[in-house]
Formats: sequence, C-alpha cells, structure tokens
Amino acid sequence: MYFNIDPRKNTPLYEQIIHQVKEMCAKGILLPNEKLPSVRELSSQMVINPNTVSKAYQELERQGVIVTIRGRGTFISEEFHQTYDPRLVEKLKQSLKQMIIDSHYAGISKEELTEWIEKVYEEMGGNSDEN
Amino acid sequence: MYFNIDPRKNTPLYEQIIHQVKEMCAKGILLPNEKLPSVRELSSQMVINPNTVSKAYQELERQGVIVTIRGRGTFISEEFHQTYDPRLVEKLKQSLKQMIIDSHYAGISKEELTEWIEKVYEEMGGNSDEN
DNA sequence: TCAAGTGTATTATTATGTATAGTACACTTG
DNA sequence: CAAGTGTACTATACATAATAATACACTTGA
Repeated sequence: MYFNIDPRKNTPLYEQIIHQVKEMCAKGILLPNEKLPSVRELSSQMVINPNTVSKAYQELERQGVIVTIRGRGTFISEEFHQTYDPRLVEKLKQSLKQMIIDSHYAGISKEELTEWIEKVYEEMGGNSDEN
Repeated sequence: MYFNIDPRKNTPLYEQIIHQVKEMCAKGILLPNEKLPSVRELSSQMVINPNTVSKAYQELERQGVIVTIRGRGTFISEEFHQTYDPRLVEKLKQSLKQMIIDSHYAGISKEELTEWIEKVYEEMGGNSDEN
C-alpha cells in the first residue's frame, strides 16, 4: 500500500488521498474487497492527523468506492459503483474545457493531449467493471 | 463583454475571471489589443470588490495574456504568449489523469470524453496564434 | 490646467476551509 | 477483556479569499 502525498501541494491532503485510492482502483492496483490501512495506521504512516484520513475515507464511502465496517475496517467496494450525477458531469465538462485552454497556453498541442489521454487509458487497462 | 461568475462555486472569484478571459481569448471573442473593462467598472458590474478584479488582472498580465498601462487601462496582449513551464506541464498531466478517473467513476466513456474534447477544440477554431 | 478615469498599493477585517490536537464512544475480533 | 476498528466532538491554529476604505501615480480630454 504505497500512498504518496505532498503537503506542499495546493490540493488538500484528504483530496490527495481520495484521488490516489480512486486511481489505484481504476488501475487494478487495489482490488475489490481488499482491505485498506486503518485510519490510525495510514495517518501515522503519512505523518498526518487521523481526522484527515477519516475525512477522506468518509468521502470515498459516500462515493461508493469503499465500504467501512465498524470495528473491522475499510474495504474496497465489491462492485464498481458509477454515479450518474448531471451536476458532476457538468463540472467535469467545465474542468476539461479549462484544462484544454490552459494546455493551449502552455504550448501543448491537441495531439500531445490526445497522447496523454491514451496513456492514462492504457494504464487503466480494460478495468471498466472489475472493481 | 459578458462575464459570468458565480460566488457559490468553490473556485475563487479571481480565478473564474482569469479562466473566462483566457477562454474568450482562445475562442477569438476577445481580440488582440482589445480593451478590457476597467477594474472599477468590472467590479461594479459583477458586484464584487475591485481588489478581486485587480488580482485577476495582475495574474493575467503575469501570464502574458493581457497588458496593463498605467492610466490607460488593460488590453489583450498583441501576440499569443505561450509559456513552456515543465512544472506547469506536470500539473496539467496530473489534472488530466485525475479528470479521466473521475469521469470513469461518473460513467463517462472514453468515446464521450473524446467527443467533448473535439467540441472544445472546434469552439477554439484555428486560433493557434491569433491572439 | 485640471477633473475624471486609469492601475496600483496599503492596512484592516471577516469568513471559510484545512489540518491538527485531544478525548471519548460503539463496535468487532481473538 | 484487551486491542484494534471507525466515528464524533470540541477547540485551536493557520492560510486563503474577499471585502472595505484610503491613498498614490499616471493618462486622457475638455
């Protein structure tokens, strides 16, 4: 279980945890029903506050990525859980648009961007419904 | 000059202004040497603090998108200004990866995502160096 | 010349989100 | 029953965002 968080980044620690868990699930590094480190264990590993880890886990459970069982621990959900939220979709569209524009200003061509996307999907493999 | 900002969004107001200006430039809605609303004018239009607009303009100038002239006003830069910053590129890659994963969890297929991207580039037209 | 309109700088204040600290509770396992 | 789970709660510290109120330097045009 290799988490890599950076307090210097502008993105909050709890969001970094959320992102990494979802990424590892999407890539098949974390498998369904697999146990995650406990709140206290992960917090001491990362040298951050347990409350921060707890906040991340609670949001991950809200999104259906993980399942927590009192007294036992937290586990990756048995099945991949998609959420069709129109507002979320709209947010994603906006983020994508902004990212393309920023890339444009950074001198990144459409072709380069497309390559990046291909690589990400390759890393995710065919894991469309295996977690 | 139609700006559309939303105080309820989690993204800061000054960032929303930055995004919109860059988007309008990329789409050719704002043209080189075109004058932007003054700090006081835009702030009263948006019913926000002049300092917030000023902050956005200063960042836009730092990025080379606009040029400000004391006593005259702020204008869109004469030439399109790309900045090759390796750190920025890395940030964009990370953002893209995260956005793809979030899209995956939102039930958006690779094909849909590709369509979105195509649309954004269509809206930007062939404006690779016309601002 | 001078009033009005530019961007800019400064200081203070408020609100919000993030993270930490410490404690306590309910539950499960061995 | 002890140890390990997640959870809840209050308090505190800190950084950022936004506002408020002034003041300054500059340009333009009447």
